[in-house]
Amino acid sequence: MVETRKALKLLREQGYRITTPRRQVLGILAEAQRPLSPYEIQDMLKEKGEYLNHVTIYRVLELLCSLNLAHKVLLAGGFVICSLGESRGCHRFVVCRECGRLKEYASEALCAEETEMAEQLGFRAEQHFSEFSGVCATCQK
Amino acid sequence: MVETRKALKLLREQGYRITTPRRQVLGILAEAQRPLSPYEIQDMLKEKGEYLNHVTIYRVLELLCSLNLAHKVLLAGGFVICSLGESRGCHRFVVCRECGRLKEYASEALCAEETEMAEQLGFRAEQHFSEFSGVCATCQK
DNA sequence: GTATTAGTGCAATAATATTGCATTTGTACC
DNA sequence: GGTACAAATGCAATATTATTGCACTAATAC
Ligand SMILES: [Mn+2]
Ligand SMILES: [Mn+2]
Ligand SMILES: [Zn+2]
Ligand SMILES: [Zn+2]
Repeated sequence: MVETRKALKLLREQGYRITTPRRQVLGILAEAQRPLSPYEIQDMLKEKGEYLNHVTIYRVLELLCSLNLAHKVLLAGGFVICSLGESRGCHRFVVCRECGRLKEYASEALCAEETEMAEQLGFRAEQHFSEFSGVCATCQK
Repeated sequence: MVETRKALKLLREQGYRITTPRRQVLGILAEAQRPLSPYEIQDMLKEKGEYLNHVTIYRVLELLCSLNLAHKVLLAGGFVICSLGESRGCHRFVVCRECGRLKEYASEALCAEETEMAEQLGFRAEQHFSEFSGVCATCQK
């Protein structure tokens, strides 16, 4: 996981301010380690007695995603913190179709394969995001 | 593309009725060949002087997706008709981040790679859906 | 501490999605 | 072709999610 601390550092470097809402959202995502919707994030903050307007949450998430500090995971319908510090252009997820649990990983091999495929289809691949679904260890029982 | 005719046949075989709304939605998706949201589908029908309640559209799409006759393409935020007749468990998309254009394809190699990856992460892969983004031929200019 | 302006909250509105129930329509059977 | 039955649709109400403009707040630089 890109720890919260490093994420904040990166924000600074990019010229963004370190604000309470940004800390809070990053904190929640880091704890959760599963996809959360904007309103779920709001609810989890409420449980701690903290409050954020949903508009703010949307805007924070938009920023985090633009910097690849978080991702919108579409199969699971929510946002997760990026768990790969390094791999700039490659962010992949397996999502359990039962429980929604997910894992992020990166793969050179897949990138190569996809890039080739893309070319055949007339596309130039840039960022590799992929998601696919399966059944996690727990749910296989 | 799974032509509309074949899709309807499959519906019958599965015990579903061939209804006007189902024909209409399939027709629109087949023409469009790009992701359409439920409300976009409704709008396109209106232009033909046809009307469908949005609830019906949601329900039709749900059915089509459950049978893999259509897919929800998440990066592009809409539904497309499946353009691969055969490949049951493998449906992949490249989506242009500029214009939203997309192509569906299948790949044995990617499936193998992902299945292996999944196992390492404790998942059992079943259906392979993946999406990744790039820039299409047109938008590269 | 003060000035500057990025960032937040609020209120209003828009867009999208879901549910229960009455009505219609597709299909099987005659 | 007509009829019976269940599946599918439409409607109305409601819930949820997302977006916008603007006034106010607070993070940073000095
Ligand atoms: Mn990542
Ligand atoms: Mn397909
Ligand atoms: Zn699971
Ligand atoms: Zn394009």
